[in-house]
Amino acid sequence: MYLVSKREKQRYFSIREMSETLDISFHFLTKALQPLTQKGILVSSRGPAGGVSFLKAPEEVTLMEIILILEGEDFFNSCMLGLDGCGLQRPCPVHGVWMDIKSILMKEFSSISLAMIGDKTFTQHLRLMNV
Amino acid sequence: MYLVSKREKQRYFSIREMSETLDISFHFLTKALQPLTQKGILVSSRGPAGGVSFLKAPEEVTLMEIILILEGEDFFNSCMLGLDGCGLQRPCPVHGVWMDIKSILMKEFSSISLAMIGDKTFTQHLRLMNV
DNA sequence: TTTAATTAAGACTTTTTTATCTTAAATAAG
DNA sequence: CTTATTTAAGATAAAAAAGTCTTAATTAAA
Ligand code: FES
Ligand code: FES
Repeated sequence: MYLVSKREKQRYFSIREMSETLDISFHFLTKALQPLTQKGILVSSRGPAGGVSFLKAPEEVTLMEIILILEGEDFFNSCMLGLDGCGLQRPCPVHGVWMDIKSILMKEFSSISLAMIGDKTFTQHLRLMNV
Repeated sequence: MYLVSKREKQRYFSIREMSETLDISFHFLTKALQPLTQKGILVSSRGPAGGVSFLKAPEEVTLMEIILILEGEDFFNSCMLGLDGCGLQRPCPVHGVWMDIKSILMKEFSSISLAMIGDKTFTQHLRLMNV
């Protein structure tokens, strides 16, 4: 959301500055952003005037993508009870329930872009931190 | 599900036996069942011929109840981003999304009883374990 | 070309969660 | 009443996750 608000293309935003603005540990934030960079959502640059910036336009990045990157690509493929393998071959008792809910969740998360949330965040002054 | 299958009322089922049937550590299973007993879903008896049994009929126990007991009573009241307090006073960027999804999840989980799942489990031979 | 600034990567530490073990309490049967 | 059996509760241990720190690599600017 912080980055979405900085709608300038073609420039990097310092993680240090972001961490101070959001009151998040610098090292923690750096680690948190790494998978997004690795998966091509962001692009980073080291050295002076370095930082991170969107590679994909936030209009094109869905919540679904972010969830899969942060929670693991098979977040929606695993058994709700934690059993090995989730599928019709050997369904567990809640498999049907989970499939129903899963499709709703995936549809919802896939329909929302970072830009959509970002816009709302800044027009409605939604909070990004506790204090 | 194991207990639901034992549709005899008025009798206790040994946790030891259950743990062997399901190939779950006895101590682990005992601990897992304790909150259900404490919250009045099950009733237990110590001593010879002791064990656990349903106190509430499985027809009257919803998945929602089980989730709240096992995951904590405010599982559906906390902020999706982990911020302190979730509510309209100080909503976070995904608050709206979360409220929408939450109501769907709660409705779904509240509409399903243990008996419903249990019946399906045993008519369709659904699995309760990995091997 | 050197230096300062900045992220990346991996090691390390701390915290939290999960699992196990030990002891206590309860109950039925002999 | 005593003993064997069984769950409860709490302590301990192990594993996993989260967070921090150190060092390396990259880059722009002087
Ligand atoms: S097998 Fe358990 S949710 Fe699919
Ligand atoms: S404030 Fe974050 S989900 Fe409600």
